[in-house]
Amino acid sequence: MLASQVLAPTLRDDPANADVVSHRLLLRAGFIRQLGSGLFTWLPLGLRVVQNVEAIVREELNRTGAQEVLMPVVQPAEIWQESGRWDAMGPELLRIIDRHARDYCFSPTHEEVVTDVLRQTMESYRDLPLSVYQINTKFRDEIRPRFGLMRAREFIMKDGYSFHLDDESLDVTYRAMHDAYAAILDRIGLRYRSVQADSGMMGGSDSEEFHVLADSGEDLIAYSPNSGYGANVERAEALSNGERPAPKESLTRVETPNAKTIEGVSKLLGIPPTRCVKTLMVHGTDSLIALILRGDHQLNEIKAAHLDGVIAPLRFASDEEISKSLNVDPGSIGPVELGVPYIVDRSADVLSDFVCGANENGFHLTGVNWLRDTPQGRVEDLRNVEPGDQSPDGSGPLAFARGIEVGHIFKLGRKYTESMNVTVQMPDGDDLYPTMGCYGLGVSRLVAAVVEQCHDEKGILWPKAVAPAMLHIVTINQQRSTAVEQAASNLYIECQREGIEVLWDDREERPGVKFNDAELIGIPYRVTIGDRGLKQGTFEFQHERSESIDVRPDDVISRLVAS
RNA sequence: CAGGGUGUAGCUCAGUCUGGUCAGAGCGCUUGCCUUGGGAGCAAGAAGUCGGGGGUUCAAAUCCCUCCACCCUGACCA
Repeated sequence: MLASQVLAPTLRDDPANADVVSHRLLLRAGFIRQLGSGLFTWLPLGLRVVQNVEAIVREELNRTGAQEVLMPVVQPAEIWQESGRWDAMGPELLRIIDRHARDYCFSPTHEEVVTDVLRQTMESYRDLPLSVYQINTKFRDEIRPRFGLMRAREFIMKDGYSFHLDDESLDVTYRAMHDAYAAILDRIGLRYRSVQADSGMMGGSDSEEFHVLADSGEDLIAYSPNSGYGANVERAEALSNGERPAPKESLTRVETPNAKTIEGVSKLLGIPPTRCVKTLMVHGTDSLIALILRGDHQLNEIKAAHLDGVIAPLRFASDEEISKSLNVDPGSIGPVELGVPYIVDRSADVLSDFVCGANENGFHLTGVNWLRDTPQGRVEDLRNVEPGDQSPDGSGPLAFARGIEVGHIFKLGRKYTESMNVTVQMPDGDDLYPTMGCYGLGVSRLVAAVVEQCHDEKGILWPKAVAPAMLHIVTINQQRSTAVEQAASNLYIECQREGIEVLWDDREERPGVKFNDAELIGIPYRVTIGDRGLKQGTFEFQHERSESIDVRPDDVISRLVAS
């Protein structure tokens, strides 16, 4: 590539409206341009990175025995109605109407289509297991696209689907996908963790997410440094903190005027929040339900929404609803003689002599004890894990990190094969609904994640595996020195012969401009060719941001090949 | 969708409160000269329906109404 010809418009200033590192640097370095909210054009350098990532993904996926296919992105409503997701997906599904007034959507994911293909082609148990994947554009009408490529509406995704006769077979492919994802991220050279996850709208049982570690990540993950345990905090199991001590205090009603928060109550009574209990009111299937947590703990809304009797997604009761059904205002609620069912978090359950609302405005109770003063209630895991918590696998305290979710693998079960009536005939003549797995990997998000993890204050530092080129040739005064021009041209041709991708900055720019752009763009190796070095018969050779060394022109290729 | 912010030249922004030499700057771009190892200098130049529409006024980038777009905080997810 010649810099004078390639469309790589670098920007001197940081673009407005791009706070996130990857968004800012990809824009500045001329890799992408933005069309609208969550809509991006990949310019030549950016597209190369995308294609490099795709090549690695293909290799590792093919290695698992998965077969590449390509499915339509515009899909008729019928198959979505069949699976039930035409309604279930809600406004995230971008719906379109064709000239005959027929309903279509721009696909956010391809379970329906792949299932439809399978039912047309699959007849016998002999056809299974089958694993297919594609790399394709997805569209999700996100409530709020943000962070540039990290949460775009239109994005590139590798999505794979597998079909099996039984759970053991699904297990084999699921593990293979897990290993393939790990291999992909290893090859790119990223720091990442795979963690247990909530399966969200996909349904199904097991699911694991792959997170690229970065402070800008949207997700918080908890992991044990001493074992393989890791989980999204949405999902990480919170243990109770120890055993419940025996009651010592007697139940006392105290006046707490104007103390409506845990902080206010604990300050007023001189009791730490860890000895208080908070009572949150949510909608249940039959009535309001109280969720009871230790004062300093955070409710995990996803865990709560999964509980029987609780409406999903979680809906908090309004102040009016609370006052109406409990005859007490929020801020003075507690489990003692509450009048509606309550669910107690494990860590609240092991408290004794605690403080809670008295269900009377302006009053709290101290010295409250389960069983003695109020029924123990149903005990569940309701809270977020936090620093200091023990890993649920008993391997010691949890550590926390922020992550960018780039991949998610699911065991789906028979949800789609049953709803869309896909069967194969078994040896005994009976029909069987295959079980299914699905495996997503966000290719364009992965590119952003690479930048989030691989950059410094000057620009991007592409890992070799995905860099838009291996070598950046920077010529000094090329337009006035035929020696420089000739030396660069020779190296450029030699690289092409060796199959080394190279970007030659042949523009008529001053050296400072070229150096700054080179650092922004972040190609791993840089060779600077100027008359100064040429007098000694050397080029300057530089890896990433390291000090440059003088090398003989003949050595450049061998160094690159060796790297 | 709720809350907050922004919209003026290709890019980054000033000007808006207090209406009237306010159509501006820097960078970039074009031409010429000069310079050539870390975003040079000089000179000349091109470039904007001031997000759109409506209104108030003798007069609107500036005040009012309305719509739109983009960004940030929350629910969603690869």
